[in-house]
Amino acid sequence: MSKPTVHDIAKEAGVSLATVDRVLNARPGVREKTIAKVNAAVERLGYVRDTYAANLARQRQYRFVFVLPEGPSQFTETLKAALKEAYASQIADRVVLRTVSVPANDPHAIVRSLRSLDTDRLDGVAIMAPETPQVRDAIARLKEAGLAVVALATDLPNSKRDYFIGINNLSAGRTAALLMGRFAGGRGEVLVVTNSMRSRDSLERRLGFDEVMKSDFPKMVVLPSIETYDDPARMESVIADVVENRPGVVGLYSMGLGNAPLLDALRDAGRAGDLIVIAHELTPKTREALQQNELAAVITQNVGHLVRSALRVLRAFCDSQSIFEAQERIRIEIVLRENLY
Amino acid sequence: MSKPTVHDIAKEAGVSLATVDRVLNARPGVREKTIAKVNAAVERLGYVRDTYAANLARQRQYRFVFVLPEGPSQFTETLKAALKEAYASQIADRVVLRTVSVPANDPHAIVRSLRSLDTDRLDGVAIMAPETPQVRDAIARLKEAGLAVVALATDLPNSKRDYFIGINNLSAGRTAALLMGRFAGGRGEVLVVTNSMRSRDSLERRLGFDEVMKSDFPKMVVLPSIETYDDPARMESVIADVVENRPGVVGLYSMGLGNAPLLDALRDAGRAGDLIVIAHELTPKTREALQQNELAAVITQNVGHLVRSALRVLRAFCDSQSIFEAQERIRIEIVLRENLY
DNA sequence: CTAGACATGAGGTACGTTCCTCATTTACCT
DNA sequence: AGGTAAATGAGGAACGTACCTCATGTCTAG
Repeated sequence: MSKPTVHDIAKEAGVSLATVDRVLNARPGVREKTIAKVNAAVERLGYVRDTYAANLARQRQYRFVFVLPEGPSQFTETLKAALKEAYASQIADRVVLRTVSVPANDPHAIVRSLRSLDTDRLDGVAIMAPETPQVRDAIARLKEAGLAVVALATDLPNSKRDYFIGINNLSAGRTAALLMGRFAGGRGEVLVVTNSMRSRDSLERRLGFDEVMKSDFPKMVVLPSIETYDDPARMESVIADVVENRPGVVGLYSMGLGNAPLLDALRDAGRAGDLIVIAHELTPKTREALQQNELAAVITQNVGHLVRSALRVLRAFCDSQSIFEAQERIRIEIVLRENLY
Repeated sequence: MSKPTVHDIAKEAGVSLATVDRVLNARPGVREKTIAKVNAAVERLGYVRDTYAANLARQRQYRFVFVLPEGPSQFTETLKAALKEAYASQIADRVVLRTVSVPANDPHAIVRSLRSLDTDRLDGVAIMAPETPQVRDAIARLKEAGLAVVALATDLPNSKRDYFIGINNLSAGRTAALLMGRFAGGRGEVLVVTNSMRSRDSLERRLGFDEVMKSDFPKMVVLPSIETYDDPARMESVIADVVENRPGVVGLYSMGLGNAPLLDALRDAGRAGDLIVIAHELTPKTREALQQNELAAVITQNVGHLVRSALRVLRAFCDSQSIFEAQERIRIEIVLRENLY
């Protein structure tokens, strides 16, 4: 009653083990008719290849590199932790992992890093970096060398990357708007802050945010995006301005990084818990702010999923297997005080 | 540079393969000193046992049964689909699965089913059933037979089950209340419907809902739970009553099954999209209702996770390994029109 | 000093699959 | 019919681990 093996298939199809092997691994030199016989037997017995035994025999190794932005961003930290965790578990079966840190905002350094990868000793690369022409070229080079390449968390849509692992930022922005509109009762002004509108992520989130605001909450006013350039002082002054000169502002949408200074500034201004604040990425900081009612909602993606999905997808591309889209779709998670896990 | 094997350990420790094997598998007949030598070598080389090769050699099989409520509930259907999918993928490595359907509301039938399981040919059971003394006894019997037992989706806290895989329904109710309160702007009456308050899930959700309503939205009025006993006609009359006699009702919280008749009734009464309706479980029906703005939010759990987690946990208990709690915690997901995946 | 218990070594087979070689059969072309 | 290429069969080694047997080495108690 146990699982059928290749031997069972051979018997069932009335052919030899060698032929079954040839068919299963799409090796040449088998007649159509024989292929059909074997496939019929596979079908009849419900044979499923034991991938682990197969990889064992094949001595398969997947050598992957994760190229991540350096610097002590909380998102990157959790990502690295998730990577370490996945590596320790059976998910990273036969995977040899390495991470490379690159300065987030230096395209040349990123490209230098990508170029320095030894493509002969590598099977796949996961990249989290802003898209520039140079990065696109570097990715094209990796693809030419036959590597699997996925974009991680932030997409590189115009590059030759095989796949994007991350959330749809347009939808994320739309989700934020829907929450904001409903929480605010469809009235009032909303301030949008980000560290930089030059990032594709921020642009897309803003676009989605505006779409839903316009269609679902036409009475609300969305103010122009304010960029803080990772500068706490600037954040402080933005908040101060809102508190003093903008009594109509009911909500605040933080599209990018820099939630810590935002929350600090709000607390200093005595407006924490007063404005409806929606931010991205669940971190220790935002988690605490949710608990304190200083954040109304956090929109996030599960970093563990992100990493596991990247590993699965890279593997699938290495084996030129198809991927199960539904499983790899990273969900846009809404976190409130009560479902903080 | 590749991963060290048992052979490497043997060489490094200066002992034979047999001794390494004895140490790694905690077999008797090895001196403390030798054990220490081997462990030191393991440490030094960073050896990690290849569990797949090990399971292959060991001919390990995990024979699990999923006991699920019968009947064409959409939740059960998606659960079965997820099971089938997990079975086809590598997640169910060396797992032999069977599902058993039992009448959801017949404790005797459930117990009969559990008693008829051949405990000699079984390693673990996942059960989704309401808790009764008889069910508790049946579970105790399974545990005595040495099986791993997990409660699935609905907990059996007073039984001897090893683990519960599912969401915390108190938190789910609290989350619903927070959403409801914020969407409604903290004012108005809320109707709570469920098919039956006899289920623990409904009770807990209601409890959580009331807690947050009282603490965070004291001006809102939560009406007594209405039970519809899976009766569409009764649902119809409840909705009709609200529409005609309860102008103060702004929101509706559907705690249990039966979303389809609820939505139909609302549509018939011309109130779809008018009331703030929050329901549980993402199904094709609720998905469509979200898109149509007939549902404000759906609180759900990812059934794929549920199944995969159950498999992992059952396996861990069979091998008396520890489980990684964080990975097994099933998240309370909030789904709006815009993050419908 | 030696019997007996205990500790260790050596070597084999197996798991399901891949991949290799070499021999044999089959089909097709002239 | 013969020649040739293509298709198939038979068998074995290997991957990393488990588990078995049998032989040998070492220690300790009497």
